[in-house]
Amino acid sequence: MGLDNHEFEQIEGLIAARKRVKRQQHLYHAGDPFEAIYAIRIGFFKTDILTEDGRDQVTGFQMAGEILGLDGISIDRHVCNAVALEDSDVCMIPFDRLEDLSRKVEPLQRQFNKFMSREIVREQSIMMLLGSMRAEERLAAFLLNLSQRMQSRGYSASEFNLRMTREEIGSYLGLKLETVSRAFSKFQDEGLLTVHQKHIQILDPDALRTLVGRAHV
Amino acid sequence: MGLDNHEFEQIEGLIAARKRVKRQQHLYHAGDPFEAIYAIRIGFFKTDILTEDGRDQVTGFQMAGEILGLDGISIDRHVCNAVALEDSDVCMIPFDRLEDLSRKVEPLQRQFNKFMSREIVREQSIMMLLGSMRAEERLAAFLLNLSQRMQSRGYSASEFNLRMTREEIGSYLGLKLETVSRAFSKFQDEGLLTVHQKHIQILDPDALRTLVGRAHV
DNA sequence: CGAACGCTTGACATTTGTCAAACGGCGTGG
DNA sequence: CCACGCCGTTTGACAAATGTCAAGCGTTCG
Repeated sequence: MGLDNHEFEQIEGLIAARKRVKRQQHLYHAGDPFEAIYAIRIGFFKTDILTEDGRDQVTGFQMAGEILGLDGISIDRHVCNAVALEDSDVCMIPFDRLEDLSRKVEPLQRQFNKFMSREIVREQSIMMLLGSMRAEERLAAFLLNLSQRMQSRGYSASEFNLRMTREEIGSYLGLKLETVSRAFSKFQDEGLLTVHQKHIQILDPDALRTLVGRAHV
Repeated sequence: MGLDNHEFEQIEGLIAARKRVKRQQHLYHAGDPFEAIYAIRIGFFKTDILTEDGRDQVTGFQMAGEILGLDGISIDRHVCNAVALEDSDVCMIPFDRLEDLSRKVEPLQRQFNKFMSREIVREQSIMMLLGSMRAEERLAAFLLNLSQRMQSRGYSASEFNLRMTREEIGSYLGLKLETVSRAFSKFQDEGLLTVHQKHIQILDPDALRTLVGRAHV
């Protein structure tokens, strides 16, 4: 990334603080003062928002290598809750120090801006999913996305364990848990995948891709 | 904002380039190389994404004082189309110069980071809307949001003209234009507002707020 | 002045949600 | 170690919400 040794050491220092979060524990709560963003070293998280009127929605799932907390910058408070779905391990990156350092180290600044923008784009694709796909298309898109992220981290793209419940998947996809369950069963009946509880094996990824891509034709 | 004169002049210089965009013209297209972000001086825009398979979705509406183009940073190309819904006037802000300057001027860096984060939060609230609200609740939320933004720009909060069609509203809200139209008619029947084509007069904002807040109780 | 476009409304189809029942795996405590 | 109970899941029957298709109307703009 075009860093000299000194710059590299500074960034190393930045990410030194580590933190363990056990399954079902919160990394932060909505409303907490925003002080740091977090890079996931090991584990799996969900972020969700719970409104006063009882509306509750999962806004994302994050796995090792991904960043948590970028939404907090806007108002100096965390906007959502971050909950570990399995025992996890994160690097805490104090935000004021990150801002300072990114004024000095241009590649860091660029990288950070790209991270923020990527988050905006990611959310746009979810808006697309929620706004224009039907239940099975949503689930297919969700599975393909998960599969691709697993693969890019060196895991199998075709076989993995879900860390979240049907209800959490449904909340994320704007569906009820029964609808998610039915879609899984339908995919299995059609031979696109096998499901045993949380264990998923994708048998026909192309069929899933067709579902997502060819919708509404 | 704690700027000295020299800093202020530099920022002035940054936003000197102006550009007019006529109604229905594109400010940029998806796929265009990303070079600048845009601050809207006068006018009204929509952003949308059109996928190969014909899926089409409005991802946002932007009015004077708001920023366009933050999604392009991620991959150095614009991800969506930006189209003027009325004759408009924007400030072009070359992004590499903005990055340079924000390394020197801390308040600018902070402000820019907040803008990015605010965009992330804005999109989260749309995910919330698309994922957990019903048609009338979505339209109510949309109108209240528009109303509030009009007001914060010095216009009437209760009476304004929509710049977009029912179809564009529907696309944004994940609904068909007929559903949007029916929801407008229902609101009018119930005395919450009056509609004449694009002209909206909100009569009972509290009732709209109740719709949004109390849903699913 | 007319044609195109956007909007409204109706009748009906489809999708998804709701409610209910039952199953199965997993963990806990006897 | 086994039994029980809980939680998450699956499935069915039915209800509600939204989409689809079609017709007709009003505006607006060329």
